[in-house]
Amino acid sequence: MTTPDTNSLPSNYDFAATEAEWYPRWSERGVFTASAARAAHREPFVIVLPPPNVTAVLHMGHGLNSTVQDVLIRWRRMAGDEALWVPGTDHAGIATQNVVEKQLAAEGHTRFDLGREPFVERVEQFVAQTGGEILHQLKSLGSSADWTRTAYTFSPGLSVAVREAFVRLWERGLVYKGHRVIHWCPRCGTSLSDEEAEFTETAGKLYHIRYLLADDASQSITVATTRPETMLGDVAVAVNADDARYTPFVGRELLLPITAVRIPVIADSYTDPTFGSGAVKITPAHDANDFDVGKRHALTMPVIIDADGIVREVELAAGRVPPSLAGLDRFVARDRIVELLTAEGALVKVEPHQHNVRHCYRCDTVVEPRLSDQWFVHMQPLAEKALAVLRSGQLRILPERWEAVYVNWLEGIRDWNISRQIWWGHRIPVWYCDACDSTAERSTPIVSRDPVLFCPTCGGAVRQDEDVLDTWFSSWLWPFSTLGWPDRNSADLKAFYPGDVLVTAPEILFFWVSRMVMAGCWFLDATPFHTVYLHGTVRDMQHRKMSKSLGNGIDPLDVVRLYGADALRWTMVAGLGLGVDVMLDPDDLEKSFAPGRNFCTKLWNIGRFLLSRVGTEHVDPIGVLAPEALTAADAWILDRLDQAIADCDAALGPPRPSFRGAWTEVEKGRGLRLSEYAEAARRFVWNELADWYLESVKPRLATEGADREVARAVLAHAFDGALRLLHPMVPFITEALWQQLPQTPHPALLATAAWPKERITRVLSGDAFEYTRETVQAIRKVRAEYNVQPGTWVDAVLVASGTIATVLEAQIETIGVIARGRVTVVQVAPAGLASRIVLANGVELVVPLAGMIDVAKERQRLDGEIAQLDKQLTALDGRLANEKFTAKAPPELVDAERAKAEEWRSRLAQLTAKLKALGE
RNA sequence: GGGUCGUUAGCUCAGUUGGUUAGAGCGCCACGUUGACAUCGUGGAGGUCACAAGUUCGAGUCUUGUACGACCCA
Repeated sequence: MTTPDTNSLPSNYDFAATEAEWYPRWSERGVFTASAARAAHREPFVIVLPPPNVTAVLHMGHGLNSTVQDVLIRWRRMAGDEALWVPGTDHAGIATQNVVEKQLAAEGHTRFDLGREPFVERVEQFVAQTGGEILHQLKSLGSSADWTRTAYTFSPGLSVAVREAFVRLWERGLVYKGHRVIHWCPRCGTSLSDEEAEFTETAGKLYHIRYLLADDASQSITVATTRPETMLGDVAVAVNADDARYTPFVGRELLLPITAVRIPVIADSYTDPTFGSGAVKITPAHDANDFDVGKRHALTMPVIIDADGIVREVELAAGRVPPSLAGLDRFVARDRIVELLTAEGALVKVEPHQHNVRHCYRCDTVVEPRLSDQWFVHMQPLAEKALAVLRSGQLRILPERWEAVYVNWLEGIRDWNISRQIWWGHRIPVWYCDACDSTAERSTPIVSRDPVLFCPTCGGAVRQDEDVLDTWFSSWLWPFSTLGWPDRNSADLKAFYPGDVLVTAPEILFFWVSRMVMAGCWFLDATPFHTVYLHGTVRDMQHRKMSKSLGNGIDPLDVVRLYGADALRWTMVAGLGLGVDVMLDPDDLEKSFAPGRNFCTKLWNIGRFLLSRVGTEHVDPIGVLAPEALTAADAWILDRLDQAIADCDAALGPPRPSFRGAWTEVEKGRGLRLSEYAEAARRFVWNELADWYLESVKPRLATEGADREVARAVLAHAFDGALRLLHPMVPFITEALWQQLPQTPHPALLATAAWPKERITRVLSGDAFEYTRETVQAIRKVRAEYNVQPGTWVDAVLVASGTIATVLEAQIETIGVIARGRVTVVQVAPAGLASRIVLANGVELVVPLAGMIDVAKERQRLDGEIAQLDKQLTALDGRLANEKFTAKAPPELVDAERAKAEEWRSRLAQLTAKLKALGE
């Protein structure tokens, strides 16, 4: 009967052993390695991994991010694309430098003790030893990235790309050196871009300070500021020219408190008369807006806070910082100045003030606006291209609402400060010749792709710019620098650029995503991907972002150890609505990850059943089965498989724009519904294949003969389809099970097996099986109501005639096996006490249950059903009686509603008759 | 201050152009170890779709407003 269980699976799924077995096998067989040559005759499908920082440790955000990418890559790989997932790391300038500086601090040193060269060597050592560990951790999640192409933003190759990009932008006049107020982190000792200086809502104070008129101490102007220490650098007070309160003051002079420095009152439209006192102190060296005012009025720009955040006379500030304040930290100086102002009677009032203060995104220090020389990229021409590809549909962003954010940012784009005053990073490819610069009028920097050793003009010594580039200046080239750019002949670049999908979190839409689009459009004239998929953030149950400092994180490696990689992936994908945050409870891993583990267990048990009952001998391919040999259940499950394939395809795809590389309006919002994909696949394998088909097929498998072969074939085929559909999501367990299938010749690995396709023609409808399902459910309901023990078989009589009777007749054995009943089909309902249920198709189910029937219970059930149906029918009749409805609603709908009303009416009559019979 | 999004079952969320009796997972209740599966099975309870008005024959779905919450930007 059953096949000897020579190949039977262990009763418990050993995920650890399976993961350890299959990842290396895939890897050794080169499954993950894409080929530029093959891409010539297959569609390439390319994703670049958002490179984690070299110093990063894997957290749930990476788990979510890489799972999404791996699902897409594995899906497309099976679908026949040349799938390439490029992994790598980011050297992360400031972040990495901070880590090493902390190490040095623990040893009692600063980077300045070491000096630049040794410090950089030290960081390199550190990166070589512990860097990139995160990539190995990604492997334990099953990530099928092409490790042969692992990249690093600071590798020699990518450094070439960085210099090339800088020089090209310089040649087009888009890179320039500017003297202006930028965001400065006094702790990191470097400038930051606008995006790197993050706003934090802060409870601060608003200080109102009185400035007396220089020639008439009886008159004054009061200004308000959140940073009173900056008054030392004030060079003017600005009022609006139309503000009658102040027009008499314009042109006169005020005395700064404490220092008695004389400053003018000026008129400038920047001042809003309705805000505060309508008069604004102007500190051009320490506020970006004030800087603009200062430039307009050609004011001096005294610098009174140095690079370390210490108050002192740095530049053009002679006589502005009293000795008692010099050398103080800016916040200490603030308190001291408030004391001095109070003593002088210049402090009018202090109010609590809620405002946003910029903080360094790497160390959270309050950012100091500071006047300095920096390198900038003029972004506007690049932004135009990035806007154009979105508008033309060559690029889409999902969820679509982010497109507005993207557009808004690009339309108001500001120049990008790309120079950093740190040591870890790409040195700016600019050299200076001090001799020429000092003698000639020429002060043009020497910008070069290659190192400059001598001054091209005088042949003398040159020195390289001390600054390094913003780490994002290398990241923004990632989609093509990793493929060999600027080498136009690179096979990878030709084969795999532009790529397809970028998967990341919305936080770095500006930092990275939009800049990659700009770089791709600018340097290669094509958007680097056609789809940006912005997934949500992993949060805890209080909706707080998971973070090290809050201690609310979950280590994905713990989850892999306890539940398996597939369980983790399942949880990530199944809960992943488009762009929706993922809530996980760090204190209850069981709650979050048990569903994934349970799903794997279920799958495993289906596999065990299959192997023990279907055996390992050859099964027929589904195509050779004669249509008439198929049972209703066979036809049904094959239908369901087709539907599952269609649902999965619709949830995931289309993989790329189907027409000329641009999304149509219809297509644009489609696809990447990972949770829908998961649900469609789960429903098929669990609710359809396991719950119904498997149960129905048991007796057929137990009896030798032609029908057993049909059942074996259909079962094997359906399970094969299920495994293929599930593989991108839960690759390990599906591969392990698939290897055991007694299937017709197949490729050696599920990872490279073909993604399933719907049958072209449906030979037989599976609808008849719905009768079985409904009947079984009705019998089960009766059994549950009367508490019939599972081992007890009940009599079940189906009252039907005509074709329905014939259809039911063919399925009585199946119904009986699943519902544990002796089923018969008759024309006339048997008399006597019984539980009677009217099925949707009008068939009456009679379960006699001799001696057990409770009349009250039966009446109660019928009463309930009648009441419910009556209510619905009344509502429906009301709708049909409404002439406006019948006149205006689509005729098909009206017809359908009429038919439904008839059906309900007849059912109601049947139920009422049953109730009456009970009462007599 | 400007903008975007959300509010559907106890919890986390689906619900695609308005049209059956609004769904899933988890949780809950009852019964159960039947030769794949108790990490499971079977049956069940549970929702005035935040609130108010409007458009419509018809609104969870469209419009406006209100409340609460979240995020982004300045």
